[in-house]
Amino acid sequence: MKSKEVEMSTRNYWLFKTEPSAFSLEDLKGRPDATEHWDGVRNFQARNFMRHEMKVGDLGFFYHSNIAEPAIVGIVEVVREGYPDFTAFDPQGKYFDPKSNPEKPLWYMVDVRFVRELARPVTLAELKGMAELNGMVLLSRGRLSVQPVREEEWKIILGLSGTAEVG
DNA sequence: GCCAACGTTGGC
DNA sequence: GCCAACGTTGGC
Repeated sequence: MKSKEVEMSTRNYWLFKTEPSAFSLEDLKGRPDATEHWDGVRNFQARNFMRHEMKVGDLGFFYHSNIAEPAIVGIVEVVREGYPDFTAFDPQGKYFDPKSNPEKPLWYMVDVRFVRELARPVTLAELKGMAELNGMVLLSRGRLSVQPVREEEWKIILGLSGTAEVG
């Protein structure tokens, strides 16, 4: 049995990718409670992270993709653990998937809340330029839209951005 | 806008 | 179960 201290010190770090034209950090800030469900993920590996591995209190980088300067721009916190992505159930919705239904959901999501903007964005080009970061999933598995970040990577990037530690 | 990488689908 | 075709992602 793990001690309480060990459990409490355990926190995982993640990276959530989004095209700002579809959903940006500003959009997240504007949501009620600055919270939104991370719906529409239709990749099994990304789903599995959200379904089984993310815990309330985990932190994630908020990454803007598919723009001139892709970059990490903010920090979010997981505030609700994996639950069925109901956007898969709506035949009219763009995330509809007939293979998923409320009785047997195929896709899952978490809720994330805005924590803060980075003091300055850290661009993909910068990340690529740092030898200590060349193990990042972002660099080797560029298309994975929800992915783990190692604690060392988390700290290096926060340092780079001039942003204070969270929590 | 192009195209490489890669995940998914479907024929066999 | 293989693999070609296809669609999507995302950097450039």
